[in-house]
Amino acid sequence: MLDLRLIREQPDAVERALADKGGAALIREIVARDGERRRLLTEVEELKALRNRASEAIGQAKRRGEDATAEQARMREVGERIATLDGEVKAVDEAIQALLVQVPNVPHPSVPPGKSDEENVEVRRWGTPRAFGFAPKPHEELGEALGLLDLARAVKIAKARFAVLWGPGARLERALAQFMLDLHTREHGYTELWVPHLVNAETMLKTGQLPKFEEQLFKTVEADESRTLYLIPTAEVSLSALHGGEVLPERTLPRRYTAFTPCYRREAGTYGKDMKGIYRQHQFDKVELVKITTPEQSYEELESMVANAEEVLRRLELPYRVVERCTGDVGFSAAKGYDIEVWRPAAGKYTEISSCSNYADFGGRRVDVRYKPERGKAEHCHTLNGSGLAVGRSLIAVLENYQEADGSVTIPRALRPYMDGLARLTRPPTP
RNA sequence: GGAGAGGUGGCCGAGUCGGCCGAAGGCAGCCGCCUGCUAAGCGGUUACAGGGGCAAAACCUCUGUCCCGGGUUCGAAUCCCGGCCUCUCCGCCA
Repeated sequence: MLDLRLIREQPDAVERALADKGGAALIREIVARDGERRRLLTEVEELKALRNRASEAIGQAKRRGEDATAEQARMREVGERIATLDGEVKAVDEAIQALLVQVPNVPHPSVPPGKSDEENVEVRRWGTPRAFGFAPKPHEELGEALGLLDLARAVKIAKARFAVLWGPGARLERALAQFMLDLHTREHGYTELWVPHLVNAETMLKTGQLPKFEEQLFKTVEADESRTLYLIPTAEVSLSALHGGEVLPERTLPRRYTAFTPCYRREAGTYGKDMKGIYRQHQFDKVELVKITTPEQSYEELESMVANAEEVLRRLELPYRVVERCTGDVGFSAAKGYDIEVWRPAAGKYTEISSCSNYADFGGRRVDVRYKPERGKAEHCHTLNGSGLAVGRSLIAVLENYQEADGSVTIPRALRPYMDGLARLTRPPTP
């Protein structure tokens, strides 16, 4: 969430910045509520000061053996007034909080203006889409023909939007994940973490998943509802909540974390969309990247994070492009963000395979992660996250870009060490 | 699942017939002095958040915070109720 002080001191600037993103309408009300809160605080705190002084005096009088019943009665009334005002302060606090969590992050000045994803800006392209001497097939056809992908049985044991991978298909999924983790930990300076896949409601609140995206989350059913656990929709949830409430020494920043986890999403409201293949699934694997930085570091760390994700595609020799999101399309929590889109020959277009964002202090404030400079007061960290990459979508890209005329698929060179040297996936012999 | 113990400042740890406790003492850190050498001594100092004063910083002042929430009271770290968490033992278990 945004800093209440920023809204209080520069409401007009915040409103302007949110023009494309939405949420500007909330600013005026927050300012009004904030004024109300401070009036109440002044009043109640003066009464508390009065009560504290009087109680002190009553104590002394009693020790001297004097009667203080009159003063006690007077303070009882003051106490009642305080209780009333405390209740009002609490109510206003909650109202402000409820408004504040609805306000999106302010885009960085460098973000290109625009209303929707149509105005996103292509930043660069890498690689040249291969010229096929035949009509390239979509991954689901290739996968099923090669006996790697079994959607029918996944539907039988679960439901639509689930998949079963067989033999070399399952191995390829694991190879991709391990290749990515090795790259990020060995060459890009990330520390690998293994984290809970089920987290509590507080974690979901602090990472902005609740209440807004409740309908997108799978959750457990508990006799005591307050103990409900939620399946993570991304490892970002676990990784970014990790240091909640902590103050990190500045010299330990930036922190660079990566984790491989499954991700679970209900995909409510996407009926009929991307139903073919495994592009949009209820369960998919992802190697996530998260950084915690100082405010000075965060924008260059965003650039390097994007480069880290790109490097996966370069080593896999998959053509891609990088797109910067415009002010109207940059995520709710993000100050700036890029999407990486990989080439899909069958579809003849680039589709999203990674998204990297700088949440700036917005995320650090929400989960309450701060850092302590050598000199000076603790401040909220900047947090960043990105996919490095979505594994299932990487599998799609490999199958589609590396397919041959006979329906076989070449294994990218970078993955062969993870596939026991296997160079090619071929049609299994007919039984 | 059963039984018991406990949650106090960066750490350890006092504090339970309610007030003089934001909290003794120790450790650690910082500043200074002294001394002199593989370290000690002396003095001072060191929490966080919010409000007000101030253009702002410094600073001053007020409020809150001794796991969380509620209650009793003029007043609660201290009493009462509820919750959360941690630890130990038993049972079960990959």
